[in-house]
Amino acid sequence: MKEKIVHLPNSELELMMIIWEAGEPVSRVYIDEKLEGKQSWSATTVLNLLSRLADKGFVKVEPAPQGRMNLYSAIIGEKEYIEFESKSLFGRFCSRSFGHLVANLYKNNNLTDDDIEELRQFIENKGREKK
Amino acid sequence: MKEKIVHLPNSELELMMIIWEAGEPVSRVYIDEKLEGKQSWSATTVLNLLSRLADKGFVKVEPAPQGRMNLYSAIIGEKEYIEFESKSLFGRFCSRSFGHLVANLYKNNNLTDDDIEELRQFIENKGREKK
DNA sequence: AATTATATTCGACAAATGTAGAATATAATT
DNA sequence: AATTATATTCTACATTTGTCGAATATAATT
Repeated sequence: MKEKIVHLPNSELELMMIIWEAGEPVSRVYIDEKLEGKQSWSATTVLNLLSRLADKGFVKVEPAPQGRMNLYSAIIGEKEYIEFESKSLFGRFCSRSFGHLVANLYKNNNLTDDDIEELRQFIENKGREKK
Repeated sequence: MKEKIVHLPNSELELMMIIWEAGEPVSRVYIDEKLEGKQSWSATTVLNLLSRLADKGFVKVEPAPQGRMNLYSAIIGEKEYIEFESKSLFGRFCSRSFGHLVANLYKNNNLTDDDIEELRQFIENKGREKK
């Protein structure tokens, strides 16, 4: 039975973002490194969050080929998750405040030139498709 | 002392969206109406969420001129809140998945033509300002 | 084969969130 | 002035979230 996607609390989303970005199975240590400067969680905390993510069907856990550690990889993709979230309250909020949101993301330098370019293209198509 | 903006849980954000949209002091009944079809909370639940929002400094509570009910209005604006959130994990998530996000919001018809137009303008300026 | 290290799992717990019934206060009505 | 109706506040409680220390298991090392 296919996993039903559920909303993730912040802590878990933070880990998923790292795992999605990695694009390949990663270890807990790898995650710890990526977390540096953002969160200072104990190893146990990270492991527990990972475990909750596994329960929710977001990540696959498998023992690393050597050593005694596990590797974690995404089962539910970022795209699927955004799709799900964009239909939720989160989506309504983003839409309602879309202008502000984009302006702020830009101001904070969160958007890359590629993002902007992608957006430009999207808008162009949008205009064209309009009859 | 100015209120420190904090992250709002979904339930409270849902109410704030209604209050922001109203743009003027509204009653609990008004909120109940706007909630129809989305949430079926008891009057008490809504009142309690409102109360938590007041504690967090998001809404002002004042007795209505007549009758025995209160009116609730926003103290912290939508813009301020988005600004705050865009710097948080939420912002990083939106950025990371910006393309997908926009595409999905559009697909779900969450974005109005005005939003798109606003976006177009933003992008144009963006281009111009780039040296 | 023992011993040691250490990654992972368990069990816990406080705080936050979702939700509502009971109690209270007070505007309306008699 | 009593009585009634009902909006709001209190109290409560089950879940979920944020965080770990202790216990466990097992790869490494002796």
